[in-house]
Amino acid sequence: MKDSVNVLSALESEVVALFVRMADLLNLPRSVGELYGILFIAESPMCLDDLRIKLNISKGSTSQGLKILRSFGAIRVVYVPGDRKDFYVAESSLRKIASGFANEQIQPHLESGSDRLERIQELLKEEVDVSGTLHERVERLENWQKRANQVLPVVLKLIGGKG
Amino acid sequence: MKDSVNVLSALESEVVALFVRMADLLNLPRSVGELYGILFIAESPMCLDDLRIKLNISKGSTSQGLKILRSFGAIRVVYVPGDRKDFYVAESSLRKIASGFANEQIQPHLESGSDRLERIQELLKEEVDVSGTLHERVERLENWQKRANQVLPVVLKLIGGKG
DNA sequence: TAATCTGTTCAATTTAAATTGAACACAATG
DNA sequence: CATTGTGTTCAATTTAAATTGAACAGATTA
Repeated sequence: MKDSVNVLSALESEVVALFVRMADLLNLPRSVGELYGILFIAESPMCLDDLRIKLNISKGSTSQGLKILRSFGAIRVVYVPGDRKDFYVAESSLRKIASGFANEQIQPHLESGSDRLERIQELLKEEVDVSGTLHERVERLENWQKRANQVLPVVLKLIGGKG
Repeated sequence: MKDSVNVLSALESEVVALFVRMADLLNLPRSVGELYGILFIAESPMCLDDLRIKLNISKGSTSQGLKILRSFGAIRVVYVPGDRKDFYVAESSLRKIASGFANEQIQPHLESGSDRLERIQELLKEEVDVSGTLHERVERLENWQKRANQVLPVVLKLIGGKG
């Protein structure tokens, strides 16, 4: 197949648009949404070049985007006999995707938040705080953090019902 | 008070940094995180100019940022006798902030997602789909959407425990 | 009425992030 | 060995988003 123009079908366009919007919501590059959208609706595994041509994006973006999708398990590499290219399919288990995303993209933020909160608690000791306002605020922060940490596991449990 | 430089204390800096990071996670402009951070740790209500000077940002950004924070109830306007400026305090109820955020910033995305899914279902009818792959994929999409819609209420319930 | 105060708007600018494409590394093939 | 195929990396570029600041609108005061 040549690098010829390959217009997306109406259905493909809509699916891609759906995942592009989702990527935006999740703070991921648009190209990541495009790639996942195509793989999601694809009838068969696709390789880097298939995707690059289909979406009319650069090799660099395609490679980077696939790397991101692999990093949280949204796609899987499948072996295609007689071809040494890597072929990809969309992971179909929402549970796996969600937990991968949570572990790779959310957890680090929560952890660095914890670190920072500890530093805040240290700094609070050095403050004069006659009214107690600052203590109250930092306690509120601790409370919020505790709740935030409870959310993720529940979301995963909820999302990961069966498939 | 003049527009003189007003360096943040170490505590303030850390709190601001915490909320800047959170703003980033939530796809909000950095300035929104800064504004909320300062109001969160502030001993007393502050007006637009107080915040602008403290953070050393422009009037436009300050105005826009406060508008965004008001839009989902993360801050409240308080009346200060003898002053016709608007003064702000950080809302202290996580429940209120979270539900405001969910309603204003998340819900619209979920709704437009629903719309798009309907359109996808329509388009599917026009496709030839002997293998049934496309049907399977669109059904998966419906299933995912159903689950996504279940998540938000539970998160709000979980987060909104008491305060 | 004019002068001042407060906050908003928006075109121009700056900044940060995504994308490109050429150079590269490595493996497989002839 | 050289050549071809495949994918990655990264400096330069493009794009999108946030920020700035001047102009503006409305409200208040003199």
